Amino acid sequence: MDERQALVAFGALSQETRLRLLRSLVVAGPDGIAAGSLAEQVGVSPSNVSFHLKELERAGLVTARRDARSIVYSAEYDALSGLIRFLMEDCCSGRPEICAPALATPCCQPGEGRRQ
Amino acid sequence: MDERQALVAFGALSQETRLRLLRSLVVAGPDGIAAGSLAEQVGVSPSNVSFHLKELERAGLVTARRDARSIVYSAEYDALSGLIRFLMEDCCSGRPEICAPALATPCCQPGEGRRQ
DNA sequence: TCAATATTTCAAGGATTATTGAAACGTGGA
DNA sequence: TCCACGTTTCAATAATCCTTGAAATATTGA
Repeated sequence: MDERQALVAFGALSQETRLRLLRSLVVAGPDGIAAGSLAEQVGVSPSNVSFHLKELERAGLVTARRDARSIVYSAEYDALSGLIRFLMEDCCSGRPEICAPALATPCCQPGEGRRQ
Repeated sequence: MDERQALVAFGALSQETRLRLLRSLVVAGPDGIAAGSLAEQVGVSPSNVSFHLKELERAGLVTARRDARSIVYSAEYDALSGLIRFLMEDCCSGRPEICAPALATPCCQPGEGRRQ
C-alpha cells in the first residue's frame, strides 16, 4: 500500500454511505452481497449505491463479480489490512507508543468481535 | 472514537498536503513544529498550510499552542491510535483474519521504526 | 509606539464530489 | 424472441473542498 493508494482509500472511507457499505461487506464475509441488497441495507437508491460501490472499487477496498443478474460485491481484506498497516507504520515511525494502545484492542484475538 | 469522528478523520487523511503535515508532526514528536516550519517542509503557502492544519485540528488529529510569535502544532497520538483501533474493530468485526496480517507489522515492536 | 514577524481570516474562483432521475445494458425465464 | 429484473451509465444540479492573494490579528523587539 503506497501513499497514493492510501489517500484514495482514506477518501473512500470518509463518506457515510461508503463506510456503511464496507461494514456490511466485511460482516457478510467472502461470499459478498448483491448491489440491490446493499442498497436496501443502507437505504439509498440503486444508482447512488452503484456510484459509491464504484468508488470503493476504485480504492481497491471491494471487488465485484457477476452472479446471474446480480452483481455481487465483497470486501477486499488484503486492502483493509494493508490500510491498517499503512496507518500503523506512518504513526509509529519513530513513535511506537502510538500503536501500543491500538494493539491492545481486543477485537482481533480469536473469538472476539467488535467492541460494544 | 465514534463513527462521526472517524469519518472526519478519514476525510482529513485523504488529502496529500494534510497527510504530509501529519507525518511530519508524528515524526517530530510531542514538541511539535511551528506552522511556518511546516509550510516550508511540505512546500505550501502559509495560508494554505493554515487551512489544512485547521482541518486536521477539526478532525482532532493535531493540537495547537502558541509559543511567542509562533503557533506550534503537534500530533494527537490518542486520536491516531483511536483511529487505528476503529479501523481494526470495524474490519475485524466477526473477521479477525483481516487484522492478523496488519498486526504482524514490525513497526511497533520496541526499537523498530517505519518499514523501508 | 512603531515596524517586523508569524500566522490566521476572508472572499473569490476553480475543482472535485454527491445526488437525482431517466435511459441504457446485460441476463434469465416464459 | 420478448419481457422483466438488477444494475450501471449519463447528464444536470447541488454541495463541498481546495487554492490564492490580500487584509487582519497577535506578538516581539527597537
